[in-house]
Amino acid sequence: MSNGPLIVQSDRTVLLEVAHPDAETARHELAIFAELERAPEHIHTYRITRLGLWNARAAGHEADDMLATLDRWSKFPVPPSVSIDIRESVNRYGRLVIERDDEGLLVLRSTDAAVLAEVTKNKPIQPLLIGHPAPDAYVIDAWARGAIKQELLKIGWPAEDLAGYTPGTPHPIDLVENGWHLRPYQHTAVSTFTGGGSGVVVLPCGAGKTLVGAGAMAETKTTTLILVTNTVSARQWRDELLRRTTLTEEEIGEYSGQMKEIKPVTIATYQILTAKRKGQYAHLALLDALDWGLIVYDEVHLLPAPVFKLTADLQARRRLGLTATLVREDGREGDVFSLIGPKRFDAPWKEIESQGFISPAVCYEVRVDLPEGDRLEYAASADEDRYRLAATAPAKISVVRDLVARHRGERILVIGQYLDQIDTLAEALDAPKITGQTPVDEREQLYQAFREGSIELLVVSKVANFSIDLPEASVAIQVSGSFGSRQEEAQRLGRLLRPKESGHTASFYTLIARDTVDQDFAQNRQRFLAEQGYSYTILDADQLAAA
DNA sequence: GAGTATGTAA
DNA sequence: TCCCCTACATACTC
Repeated sequence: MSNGPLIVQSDRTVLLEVAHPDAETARHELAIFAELERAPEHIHTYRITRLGLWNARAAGHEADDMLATLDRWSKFPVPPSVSIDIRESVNRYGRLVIERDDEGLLVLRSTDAAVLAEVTKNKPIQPLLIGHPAPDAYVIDAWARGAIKQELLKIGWPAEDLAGYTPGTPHPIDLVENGWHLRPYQHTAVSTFTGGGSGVVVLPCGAGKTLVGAGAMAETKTTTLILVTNTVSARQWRDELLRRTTLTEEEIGEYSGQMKEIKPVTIATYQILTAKRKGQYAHLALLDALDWGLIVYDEVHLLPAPVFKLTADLQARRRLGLTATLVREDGREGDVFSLIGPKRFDAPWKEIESQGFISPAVCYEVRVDLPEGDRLEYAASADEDRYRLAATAPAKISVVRDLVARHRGERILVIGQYLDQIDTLAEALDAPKITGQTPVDEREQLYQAFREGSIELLVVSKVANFSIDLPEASVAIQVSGSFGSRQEEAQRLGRLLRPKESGHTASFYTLIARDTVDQDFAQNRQRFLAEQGYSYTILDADQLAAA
């Protein structure tokens, strides 16, 4: 404790001085248990939340480690109230345990009689308990394993679930490591997951989440249901599994709108699980179609709310969540924690980057002025028109032109959200464009040409968010985004983070109209990136033109 | 059936 | 606040 980069405040927020020489090291240690809340230029704000502490605890970090981090990097003494609070919160995890008794019944057990008395008195929890065979144990209704974990988390006493899992139907699966191997961090992720049985692995885009899934499958060797966000991702999983494991085409099925195959390894979309007919979930049978021993949730931060409900009933099956971020826009992180499982592994992006597995990226925010006439119109506009006016500021076109010129020779993506803006840009830059209206085969052709390099500049709409990988892109220019969704930001940056042969540093530009809602939304977006250790540099459009 | 067009949900 | 995109279901054509 002396002149460190952190200030720990008694309201459980932690300020990080970005320019401090130890800032990056401190940030990595802090990010284990604190969440980034605001990331303006000089001082970043982290918040220590219970959920963050419990996730850290479940990943094997002790309260002493966390307190040591704060003490080591703090400029002033850590307020005693915060230290005490952290210790108490961390120690709340694991005080309650869900396990099987000798007869195979599901029981809630605690050596702490007071805690047990408190939680079992709770209104929503009481009806889930159907017996009290011993002073330290209550029998839980067999179907309520998920529900009780949700309720316990809500009242601040998360239970550690040690009740085990159904083995599922065994199925031989092995990795085929010919000429490649799981990377060390992937190995660690797989083994911590299989040790814990259920939980979430957090890895940045491009760090090989699919291989962690494949590794987990090769460890558990059982029939597996893989849930993904869209059909493109389903195909990618399928191809990757065929390439990296002993699984053959006959053993991998796709269960989607187009195909309804059920095989020992089945890949399904979230959408099909949530599809309803006559008010009933139409494809629930999929969840019991085979005796799944493992369920993989790809992009668990995008899990639709109804799937949580279904997952509450699947607590006896092993669950692996994969994601680049645990942050959800809807605040259901707690459901991920109690229903999928706690975080088992988390690799900071910067660390993987420094090991050379994904290429480094630099982020810039470029501020442009609205023209005088538009400023008046902006001021007079209703809120709903303002965003569009700011996002489509004409000055952005010349900035894009400058940036494109500056990165000549690299593969460049220009990303926008409004179709007419995309039309204008494509025309101004004389570049091909891809929108939702572009027919699928034309899209494929353009993507292919971009990958091969015969096209170096592509203007795209939101299609690019969820569709195919464009690993060759090393520059992205975001002209307009939507309402500051961090997910979207992550997706877009993820496009640039694949390891590249060229060794180019990837650049990510966000164009912002000064003094508008545009700027407010942008701040929200930055947050996510700063959390992963990226710095945002703010540039002025005029400076840029001069440089 | 396979392929296409249209509507709906999130 | 709306815009954009995707996936699914259904109805229709050949």
